[in-house]
Amino acid sequence: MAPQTRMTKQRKVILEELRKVTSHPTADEVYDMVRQRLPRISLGTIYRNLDVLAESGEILKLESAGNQKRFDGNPMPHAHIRCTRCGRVGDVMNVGIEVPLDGMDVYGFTVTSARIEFDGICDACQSTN
Amino acid sequence: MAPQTRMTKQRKVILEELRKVTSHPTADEVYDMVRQRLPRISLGTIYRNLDVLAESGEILKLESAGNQKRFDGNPMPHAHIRCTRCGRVGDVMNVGIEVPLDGMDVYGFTVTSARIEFDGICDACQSTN
DNA sequence: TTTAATGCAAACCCTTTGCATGAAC
DNA sequence: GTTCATGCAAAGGGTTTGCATTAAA
Repeated sequence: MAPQTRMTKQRKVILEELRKVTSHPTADEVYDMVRQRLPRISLGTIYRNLDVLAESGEILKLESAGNQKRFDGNPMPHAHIRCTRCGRVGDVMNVGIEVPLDGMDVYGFTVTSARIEFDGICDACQSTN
Repeated sequence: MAPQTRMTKQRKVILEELRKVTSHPTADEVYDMVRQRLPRISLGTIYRNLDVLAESGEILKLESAGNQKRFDGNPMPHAHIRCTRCGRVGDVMNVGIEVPLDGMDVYGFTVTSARIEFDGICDACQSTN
C-alpha cells in the first residue's frame, strides 16, 4: 500500500510559512522563508514536501499547465484542454462563455485578459489505465 | 527602433509545419518536424523563431503561465491572476462564473475540470514602466 | 553591403534523484 | 527497531545565450 507520511519539523514549518502568506511563492521563495527558522533545510526537502502537501490537498500547486511550453499554429484565441497525465493539449471549440472584463478590478493588478482552461484525460491515457 | 525581421527559410518552414498540425507541439517536437525538411537546423533556431512568431502574433505560445511553479497555502479552489511581466500571482475573489462541465464533450478528451485564468499587470510592474 | 539570423556548444535555471544518515512512529 | 524523510551533491530536462559565420534585404 501507499507509505504513510510523517509530520516532520520541516514539513510542519513549510506548511506554516505557506499558510502565512498570500504571495503564491515559488519553491525557492519558500526555501528563503523556511530557512529563517530552519537554517539547515535543503532545497530538495522543500521540493519534496511541497509535492507531498499538494498531493494531500493541504496546499495548492498552481499552473496545472505542464513544464514544457506548447505552440499553436492557429493564433485565433480559443480554449484549450490539457491532459493531466501526459500534458497533451487539445482545442476546445464553441465554449459558450465570455468572461466580462469591463470594470473588473483585482487588488494589486490591472486585468488585461481572461481565459478558460480545461483539464482532462486524453483518450490515449484513458486506455493506458 | 525595433530591428526588422527577415523571412528566412528556417522561419518559413517552422511556420508552415506549425500550421499543418493541431497537436500543439512542444519546441522539440517542432524541431523533429522541421528537421525532416531542414536537417541542419538547430534547436536554438527553433526556440528563437517560435518566440519571434509568437511575438508577431502569427502563432500562439500556450501557457502564459510562468516557468516556475507557484504554491498557495489556501487549498480552496479560487481563481488566479498572473502578471505577464514578472510572473507574480494574485488571488481573484468572487468570480461570478461557473463553467458547466455536465455533458461537456471535447474530442479526444474526458473533461475533469475547468477554471478561469486572468492575465494582467501588477502594480509594481505598472509603476516600473 | 549591412545587419538580422543561423549553427553550434556552452551556460543557465529549475527541478529531480541517489545515497548515506537521521528522526518519526 | 523499522522505514520514511533529510541533507548534500550530482544529474536531468528544458531553454537561453555568446560567438563566429551565413544569408536576407
